[in-house]
Amino acid sequence: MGRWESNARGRLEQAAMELYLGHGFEQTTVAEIAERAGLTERTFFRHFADKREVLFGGASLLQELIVKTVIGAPEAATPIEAVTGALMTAGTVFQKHVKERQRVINSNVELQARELSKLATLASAIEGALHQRGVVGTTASLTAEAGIVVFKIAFERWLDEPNQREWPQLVRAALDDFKAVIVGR
Amino acid sequence: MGRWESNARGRLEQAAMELYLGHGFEQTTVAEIAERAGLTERTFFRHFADKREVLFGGASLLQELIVKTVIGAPEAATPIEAVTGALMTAGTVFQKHVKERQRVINSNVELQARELSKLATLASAIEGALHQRGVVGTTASLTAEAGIVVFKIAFERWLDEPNQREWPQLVRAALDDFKAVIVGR
DNA sequence: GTCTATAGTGCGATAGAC
DNA sequence: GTCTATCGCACTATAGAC
Repeated sequence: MGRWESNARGRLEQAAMELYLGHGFEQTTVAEIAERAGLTERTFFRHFADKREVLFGGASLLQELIVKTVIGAPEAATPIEAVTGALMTAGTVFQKHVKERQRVINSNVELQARELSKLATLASAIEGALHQRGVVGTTASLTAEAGIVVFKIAFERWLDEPNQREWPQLVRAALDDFKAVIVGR
Repeated sequence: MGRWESNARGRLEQAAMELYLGHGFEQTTVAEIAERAGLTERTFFRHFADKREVLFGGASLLQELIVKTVIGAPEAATPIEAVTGALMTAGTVFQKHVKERQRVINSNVELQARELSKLATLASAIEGALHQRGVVGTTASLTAEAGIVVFKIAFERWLDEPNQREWPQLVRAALDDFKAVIVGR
């Protein structure tokens, strides 16, 4: 454990969120975050590569779950079915403060870029999972890209119209709409 | 015009590319770029918001062309046809050093994030162009997202297998493959 | 065009867990 | 003793303010 109190990482995340929401992301300095968490700047950078990364701690959890579910999907499932099925399970790991987090991200282009970067990583991970299912050629990467778009659409709608539709239904609807659009309407 | 030589922006772009390719993006400082271009750091930042932005100068040109072509597409064209049609014309504005540029971008995650960010901006612009065509509801944004994926796939293949297929054919093939995948193989 | 704040790094010292 | 988390300090580069 740490030198004094435990869960330094959690405290840093908490402090950062509060300050980002209060003064805005750009106006918040790492020194402020560290101070509020009762730590030093140097310690902040031990836990997070940069100021932006604090907001993306849950991404790997989400990714792991999706990858596992893709791999474990029924053998009969087509690639796109396996992926969208996995996306439907992802709703279970959404955190409490998703909405506040998204407000912060949407306020800053660098953060938006980081978010897209994380989604690109997720796409690669899904592609790998599909390879493990025996999907060959470019089908894996194409399906993964399609999955990311479906996720983005469903997530956007989930934020806009909360609790009106359940997450799995939103994923299903996003896929259907996307299908309609790409076939040419 | 500058005080001595002209085309400061162009010289900065040139110098940056050479250094990014030589020492790597991260190892190159803005001071070095400015010096090589015979200018000061301050001048660099008057032309480019940051070190990354030098690599994305052509993006707005590409975007303008695509938007115009989407708006000017035949009335009978479906949204996805209008967009992919516009993407096909985009091949005409690809620069000489696309490949080197892409090598630099692929070597650095921040640059990759910036690239994704630019594509997201392009998606918004395409969405706006579709609205001008009278496309309503979520169809515009869904079609724009689909268009971006098609562009990404086609571009990736264009880099991998240069001159084997023409750009418009690559766009067409990417759309067809994408269609096949999303319908369920 | 200069001056300054902040992000982010490198390295050595120290405090505690085991 | 080893190992790891934290700190402190000095440093560079970026970016923005003046």
